[in-house]
Amino acid sequence: MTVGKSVTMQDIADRVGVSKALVSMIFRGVPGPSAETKERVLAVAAELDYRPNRTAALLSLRRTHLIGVMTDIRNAFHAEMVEHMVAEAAQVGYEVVLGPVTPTHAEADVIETLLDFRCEAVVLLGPEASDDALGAWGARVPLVAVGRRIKGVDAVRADDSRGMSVTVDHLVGLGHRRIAHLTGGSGAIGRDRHAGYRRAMHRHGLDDVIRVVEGDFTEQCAPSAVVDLLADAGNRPTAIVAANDRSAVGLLDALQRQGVSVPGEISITGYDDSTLARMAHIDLTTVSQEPKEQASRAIRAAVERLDSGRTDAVSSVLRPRLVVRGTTGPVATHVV
Amino acid sequence: MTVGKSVTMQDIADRVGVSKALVSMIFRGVPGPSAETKERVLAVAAELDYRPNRTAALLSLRRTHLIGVMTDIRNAFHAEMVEHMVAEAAQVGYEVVLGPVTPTHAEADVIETLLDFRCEAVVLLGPEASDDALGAWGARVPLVAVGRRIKGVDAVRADDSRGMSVTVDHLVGLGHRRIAHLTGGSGAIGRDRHAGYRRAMHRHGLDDVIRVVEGDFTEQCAPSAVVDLLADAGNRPTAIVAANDRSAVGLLDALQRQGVSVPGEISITGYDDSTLARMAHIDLTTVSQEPKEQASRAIRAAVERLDSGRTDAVSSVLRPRLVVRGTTGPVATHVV
DNA sequence: TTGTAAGCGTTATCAT
DNA sequence: ATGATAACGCTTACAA
Repeated sequence: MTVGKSVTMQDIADRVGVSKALVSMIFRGVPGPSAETKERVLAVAAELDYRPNRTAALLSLRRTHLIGVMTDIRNAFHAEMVEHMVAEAAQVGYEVVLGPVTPTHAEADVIETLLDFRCEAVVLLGPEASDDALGAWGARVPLVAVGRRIKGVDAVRADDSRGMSVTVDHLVGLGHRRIAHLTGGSGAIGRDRHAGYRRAMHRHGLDDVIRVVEGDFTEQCAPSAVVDLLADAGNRPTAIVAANDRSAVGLLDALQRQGVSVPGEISITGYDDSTLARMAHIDLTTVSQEPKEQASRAIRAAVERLDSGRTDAVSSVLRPRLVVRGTTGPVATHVV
Repeated sequence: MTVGKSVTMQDIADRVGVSKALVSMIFRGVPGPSAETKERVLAVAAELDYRPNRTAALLSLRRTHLIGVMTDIRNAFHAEMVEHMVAEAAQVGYEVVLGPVTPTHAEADVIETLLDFRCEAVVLLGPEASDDALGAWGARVPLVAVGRRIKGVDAVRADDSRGMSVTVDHLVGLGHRRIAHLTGGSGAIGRDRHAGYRRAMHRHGLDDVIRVVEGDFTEQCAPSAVVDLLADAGNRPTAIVAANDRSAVGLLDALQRQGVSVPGEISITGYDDSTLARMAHIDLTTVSQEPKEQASRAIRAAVERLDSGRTDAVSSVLRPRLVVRGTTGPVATHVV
């Protein structure tokens, strides 16, 4: 199909009997044109179903007011942030173009595509590229990395270590001492959370009851972890801090199968405040990474570079928020 | 920030000492230019970090090869389809532009934006606009509606009624007769699935054991449904067909609390083959809506209109696929 | 094989 | 208040 020739400013101008410059002014709302011509132009435009050609406008403007957002579209947490970014960008006069990372479109491809669309800045959600690669991109275009520790480019993330700390604090406040940790593997995020756990335990003088079992961010790792943790009946943890919601849900299930009550005998916490955690029958105590705030800071960081000429990299580390739900409770008083 | 002047074909042409027309040909890979100039041009382009200005190219071409996809980014099922659409579109020489529906950007706004980007066709994932509104859009631009029954515009969806049928068939094959249905409310989808259940029961001559309890697509509705269904001990269903995975998971949980074993005493099925259903400890028998196939058909429908000049509306109704997992089993032999 | 020049639909400057 | 006219960066006949 040949895409139909669309109505242009010239068409309107001809029809009304004015110049297209005038039509342009009217559509951009600049003062000048008389109320009467304005009215006639608008009328004809409506009649012809005219829609301004953004492509042409941008070509001439050399500005696009586009912010590219690279995201793993399958990631619910990303989705939540994207939603807020769209709103935030609109408020400050920008529009978001999504660049979905998929099995067929790697990170580098996506960034290239975003740049092809003439995005003036790019926001990368959970980028996995190397620090060097990101630095190189950052030299070419205003770049904001979200959810990851990195220097030299703008960064926005939640403080995972601190998130784990407040979780442990919460449990200690409930009287728990034997608090175990189910890890999230050896990636950057898993490591940060693990470190946060250890630091918090240390701060409470609980070094001697630190207990760590290896996990992988999925529910699959939970059953064996539970077997491991419950093995020595006299030395059971009274609480388990999982590295994320998904593995926490796995724990919930495994414990239930073992007939261990939550939070009666063991308290459980997750991380992410995902949809899963909010489900009524799961009702998991977890940590929110403040997706809305991260989204708005990321957009603001990009816009600052674009509109206010900021050139030094800023790093925004958000304080995560503990969301107390039903899987944590006071430690059983009659512990052996 | 003034966006830096970028390097253009003219820059390359000047530097190499040729015309920009030649540079253009080289970048489009059209035959003509000599191998030698090609090489020089490419070298200079690389050196200058030249990137073709798609905006300018499109302006002159009057084709964009862009397909707009409107989606609820929070919907995991949409996300899965989008992923496949991106790949499918790339294969046939198109690119996907995502238009996320959010609280601040309604369906109509999103479609407008997509059109502003000069998308040549739009694919609407789960549109909620009226049939008339969709028809009107369809008259302006090639339009494919996904996941919804509609006439007059291209449509792609899975046959919900049939999906329920195969589910019931599966259960009947396992010896079940008292098969109940937990509905998904009174929307179009919930109604289709409900109808499919009734039809299948009828086909098996099980009209007299049809039993329907009202649900709402969330896990919240499950507990009361379970109370209701188990009330009369002598007349319990041996299987419950839920309208979607989420409410099925609610059933699983409620039954477990009641000490009813699944699938030992009661079999449970969901619908959607969501991530939830695939979780190891849930392992829910469910129905896949074939997201990949829907995605590819939707893109193909759009491209047919664009490239092959098809003008009559086509409707593609996919056969859903039963995914048997661990929550369904043979009916207990010692039923009262 | 290579160059020239006329668009494409805007915006913006400078006249009128 | 309105109109010419020159960009913007590319594609594409048509010419050389």
